[in-house]
Amino acid sequence: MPQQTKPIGEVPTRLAVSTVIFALRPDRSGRPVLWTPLVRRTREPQLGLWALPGGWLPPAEELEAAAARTLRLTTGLAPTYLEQLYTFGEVDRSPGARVVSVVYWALVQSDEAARATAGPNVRWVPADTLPGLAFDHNRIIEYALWRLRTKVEYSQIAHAFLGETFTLAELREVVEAVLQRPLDPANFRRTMLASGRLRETGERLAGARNRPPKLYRYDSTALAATPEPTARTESLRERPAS
Amino acid sequence: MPQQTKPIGEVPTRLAVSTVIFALRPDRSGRPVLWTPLVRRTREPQLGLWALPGGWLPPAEELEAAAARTLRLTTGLAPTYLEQLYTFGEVDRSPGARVVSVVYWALVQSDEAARATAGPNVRWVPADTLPGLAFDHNRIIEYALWRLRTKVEYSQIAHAFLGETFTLAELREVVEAVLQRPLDPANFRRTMLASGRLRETGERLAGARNRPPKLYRYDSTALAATPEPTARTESLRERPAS
DNA sequence: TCAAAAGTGTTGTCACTACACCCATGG
DNA sequence: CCATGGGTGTAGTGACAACACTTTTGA
Repeated sequence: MPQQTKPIGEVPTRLAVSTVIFALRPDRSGRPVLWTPLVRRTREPQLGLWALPGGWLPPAEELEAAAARTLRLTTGLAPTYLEQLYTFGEVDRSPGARVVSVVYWALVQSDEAARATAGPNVRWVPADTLPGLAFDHNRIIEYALWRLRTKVEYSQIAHAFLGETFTLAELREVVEAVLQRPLDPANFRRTMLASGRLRETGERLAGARNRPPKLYRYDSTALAATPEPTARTESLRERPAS
Repeated sequence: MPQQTKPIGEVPTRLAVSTVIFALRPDRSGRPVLWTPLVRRTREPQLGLWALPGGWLPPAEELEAAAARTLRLTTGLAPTYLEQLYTFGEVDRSPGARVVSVVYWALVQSDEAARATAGPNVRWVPADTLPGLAFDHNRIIEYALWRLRTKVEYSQIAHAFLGETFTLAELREVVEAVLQRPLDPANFRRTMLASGRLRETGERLAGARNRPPKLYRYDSTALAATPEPTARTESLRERPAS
């Protein structure tokens, strides 16, 4: 907020919004792993390198809306989870200009991600084996990955990778893919149910040659211990992807 | 990062850095409570209202350095803890212009805060009973308070309010003041020592009419479980305040 | 009837709480 | 010698890990 006023220089600091997007996709062995979409830079600096989707902040657009828009432009998807990650502003992070980037991170549904747009300038890569990216974007994605993994441990965000309803095995498979470690099905079940945020739909998922598991739905209205003040409680799901 | 390029409008978005500063000061009953310094706005908009210390981001200054500088300008102090809080950028948060504020939060030593500069345009207020502030600064301080309180529960930051060495009773008094709830001295002692981040100095604090307690020093080099990737491990203490 | 996964029971460990109790010092 | 905090011992509780076990389905 304006406390001391300085004239804006000829080369002002510019403000960008970027988004780290995560989805689960099966690797060659069929097990789901984290993937993230990148865009190819079509102008200097760093022309031709792969980078995070993003762009300059339009003066009349909210930060989160800008993040959701670039996400939609690059993937054709609407996020099921979207949260501010961090603001990166090192003086020398972009050659030639001072760029401050407000970075968001997002989760999108895995089945939607499968039919996401891809083209010569959009490429999905495994989040754990990144190529060399433009600017400081490797570091940013690594930080977002760390945040996703720590948050999955204490929070209920794994459901954002799934559809409206899901079985506990599906949910566990998601968490295992994010944490890269197997979990005890019995204990996972109890921990999830004890959280009070899952509601039975009354349905079961038949068809497999085993006992049909119950289908659950995530209940965002259930009492949270202490939600973060910056978190929205409304679902992002209902937004039209238009 | 430049992905799509838009011409900078006549009224560009401006980037500010603000800092929420916390120190412990005794209230009238002598018990320490959280205080935060505010500055009076000397120009429109919101002229005359109290606001967070901050200012426009100089093009050649790091975000964190800008936060430390405004902190030094308003309090004359160097922070013992400084961390990015959040970036607030709602389109309508500042009347007349689009202002995006990267907000930091800081802790300063309580005894230094006692002799901090204050004047007609700088005022310290109890952090829990704020007056009506300019812009969205009430909300920002409340979020910083929430972050301080949650972080004190799982992290070792309380020592940042104290000097180089301290007793466990002093440290506990700090945590009690932040959390606004008494703690069991025996359990607090064990939890702190089990963290592995306190080192005995070998000294004791004599003079009181009780058994002299040991003095401890915070050890930032001790193995942390998993430090946040954005956190610096070096101490902020050593920096000259000049 | 069998493979496979759903779902339940049981035990051990560990962190944390509550609180009784002993220790060392200055007055 | 006693008030005052420093510091230790110990039992209870609740969350979680490990793993044996029963249940229910499709083939």
